[in-house]
Amino acid sequence: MRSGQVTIKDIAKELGISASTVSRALKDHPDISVKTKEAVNELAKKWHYKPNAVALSLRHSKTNVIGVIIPEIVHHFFSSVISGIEEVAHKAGYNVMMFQSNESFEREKANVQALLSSRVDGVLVSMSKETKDYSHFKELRDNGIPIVFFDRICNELSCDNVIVDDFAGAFSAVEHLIEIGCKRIAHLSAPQHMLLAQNRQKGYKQALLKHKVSVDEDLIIKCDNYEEAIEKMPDLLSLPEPPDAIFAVNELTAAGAMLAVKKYGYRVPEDIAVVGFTDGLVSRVTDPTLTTLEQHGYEIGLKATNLLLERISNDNYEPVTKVVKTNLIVRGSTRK
Amino acid sequence: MRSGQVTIKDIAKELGISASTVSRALKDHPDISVKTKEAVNELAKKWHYKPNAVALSLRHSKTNVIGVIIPEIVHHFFSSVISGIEEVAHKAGYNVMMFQSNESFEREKANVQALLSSRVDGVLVSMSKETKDYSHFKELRDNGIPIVFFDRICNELSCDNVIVDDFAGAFSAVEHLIEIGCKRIAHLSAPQHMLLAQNRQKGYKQALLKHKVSVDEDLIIKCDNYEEAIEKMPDLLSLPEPPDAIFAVNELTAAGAMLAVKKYGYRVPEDIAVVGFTDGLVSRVTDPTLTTLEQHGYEIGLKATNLLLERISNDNYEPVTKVVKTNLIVRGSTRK
DNA sequence: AACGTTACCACAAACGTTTGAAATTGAAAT
DNA sequence: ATTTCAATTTCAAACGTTTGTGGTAACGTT
Repeated sequence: MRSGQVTIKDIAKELGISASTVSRALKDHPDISVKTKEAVNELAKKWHYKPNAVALSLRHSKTNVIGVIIPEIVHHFFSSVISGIEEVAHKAGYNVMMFQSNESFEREKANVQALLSSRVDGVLVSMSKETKDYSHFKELRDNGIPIVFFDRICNELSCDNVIVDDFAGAFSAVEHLIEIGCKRIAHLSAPQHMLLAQNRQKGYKQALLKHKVSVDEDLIIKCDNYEEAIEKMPDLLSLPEPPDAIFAVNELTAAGAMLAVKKYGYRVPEDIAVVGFTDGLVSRVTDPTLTTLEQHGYEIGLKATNLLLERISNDNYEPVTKVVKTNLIVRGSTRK
Repeated sequence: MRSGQVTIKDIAKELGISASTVSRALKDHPDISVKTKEAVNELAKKWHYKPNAVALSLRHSKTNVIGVIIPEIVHHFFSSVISGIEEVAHKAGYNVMMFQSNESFEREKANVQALLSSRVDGVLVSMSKETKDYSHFKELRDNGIPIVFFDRICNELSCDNVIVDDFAGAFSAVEHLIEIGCKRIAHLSAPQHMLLAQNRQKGYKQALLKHKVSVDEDLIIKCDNYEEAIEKMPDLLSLPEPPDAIFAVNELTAAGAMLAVKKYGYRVPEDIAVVGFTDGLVSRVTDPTLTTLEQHGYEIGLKATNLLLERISNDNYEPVTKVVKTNLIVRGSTRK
């Protein structure tokens, strides 16, 4: 019995023909006689021959693998994106290699090294929160490996990008809060070196400006996860003039904030209204349910992967940035 | 300039030595002179040489890649598992190739074919709900590719498994409900061809039996997701003797059931108590918060991957089944 | 009988790396 | 001057596949 999986050589030896003939027979090449083809195909089927992707990769200098680096897969947004990526990739015959940075710069660099070694055909990246140096991504590009950034993008590298319209989303969320009568709207924000966070904050401020609500810097704090929200909300609530609304940079932060608000004896939305960014399951099961900006993770995954596949097959066009529109889903937390 | 990434050949040519010398120099082989080693290492560093993993895989018949097939990555449980898998795999120098079955048998089969072609060193699987035929997994094994099942395991194939203690978990959940005074406990269950569903149902029945509560088959319905819960709960609630507690096979189903219960005018937990299986974010943000059985996804990922790596390096021991204990987290939905 | 076609197939090189074996050095020992 | 030996290096094959080129047999055409 053979060891390992069946190869073309095994088939060739069994039939007393050359490997190249087997190869061509399997590809229905016109040079090969019908009789030989039949014999080859029959045996290939009988022995469950599967082409060795590794050998093919080496031969063609193409792995048909795309790499994905995301901060943390356990977030609903990122797992939705992966789902979209997987969908498009497999339909196009690509496999997906998954890496988490866990929000660590060092780990992100290590991931890139692994991708370089693996000779992936392209890479999809959402950067870690720590990342401020982009040389590892530059190295990928210098080696001819295309990158598409999504959500947490990098605008110093002229790559393709897929993002949600952070500015417009934030703007519409805050405008919505103003329209239902809120005057002192707090913003729980992510670190400002992240483009995404900048744009959301800009949208927030712009909406205030448009409606002639003054910007109070005390109402803008860095706070971008559940635990931090629970921890920091008391400070906000014990201000001389506490906020009457909260716009959080993501869903879990919003949920945490809402919890803290309720614990403090305020009612949501009557006393304090809450809006979050990001779509997930959480918004639908909180009490009250949470008004959020849908972030369309799955769609982002689809678009990013399509962009990458195009870029892999043809690299002579200018970088593209695709913007996916967010839409505000009004739920209980802002329905007064 | 060279096209593509730097190879050993490029270095050899530049230094006027042979490829084999370069290879040995990079590995600090004693046959190679210090002078040569220095020259090679210097140039390798300067040119950012990265070993070509594809060539290595072909040479060694080992890819250092493990495949993962899960039903749907967007579920918190599965993404936690992946996170654990990724952790162990990358520490051990393995890369992770990700596949979703989307609960489709056909897709699962296609995934297995892709894994066979990719010559992965091992596979981690949680089966789709549709899967009742295991020949595709058998084919993997026949080709010497070890499989470790987790959560949705397959007991017809004598592979390594990692599961939570579904029986004991369900038992303790139902016992908890009985202890707080519930008499008519409904069970929202998954399809019974799944071992996991069988064991949870057995635990449910056993707990009733122990406490001399009679089993009413009308209170056991197939219902294992959010939408289905919303849809089917009214039937349960309009029974002549409606339930006073619900034990759901997973978290989202429990959340959906709770929503339906509240909509029907019952109070949770006073009129109807609710317990769910699976740990996730959802349980912490519902109102009331949800009593659940922690499922330790991350830990399952760690254990399953460790098992797989052992199995890859040494295949001469009997299949192992590791059981991860669940623990009941009592929250508002059962705190009368 | 000589030639040209056609149909079919095998050979060999290549992708990048490793590795056993053989070859080449130079120096020391006889 | 020849041999011996160790140190260092090259050669060649292999992993599984593809693919350009070349070869051979059988046939028909002049």
